[in-house]
Amino acid sequence: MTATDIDSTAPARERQQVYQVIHRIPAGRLCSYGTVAAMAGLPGRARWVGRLLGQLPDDSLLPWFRVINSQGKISFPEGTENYRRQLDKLVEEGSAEPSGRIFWRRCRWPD
DNA sequence: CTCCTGACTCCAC
DNA sequence: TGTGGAGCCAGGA
Repeated sequence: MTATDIDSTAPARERQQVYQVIHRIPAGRLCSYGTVAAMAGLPGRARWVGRLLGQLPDDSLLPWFRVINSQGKISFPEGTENYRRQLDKLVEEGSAEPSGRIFWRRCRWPD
């Protein structure tokens, strides 16, 4: 293992930590980017988590849609494809209404 | 409730 | 090597 290898393996480990946390979010519950980052042992790196989720494959089994911003809103511009996909999922689980209203306070995780 | 600001990190040019 | 934008956050008006 050379010094340059460390640079590529360390972030990979941090990614797994983040995936692990998101995988732990129960159905019908919600979590913020900042909280996910903190629980993964990466405080202050909420934006990095957001960037990470943006790179997830379309067929990922990870419940990425249960992650929203700290204001209880979907971070995509309203009307975009991603916004729709995420909202539909949340509606399916009963944590949001088709109108776009999200039950952030009620579904927040962990309590 | 909404809009604005300052602070912080990561990545693509 | 420097700079600016991004799926953020907290606080205040």
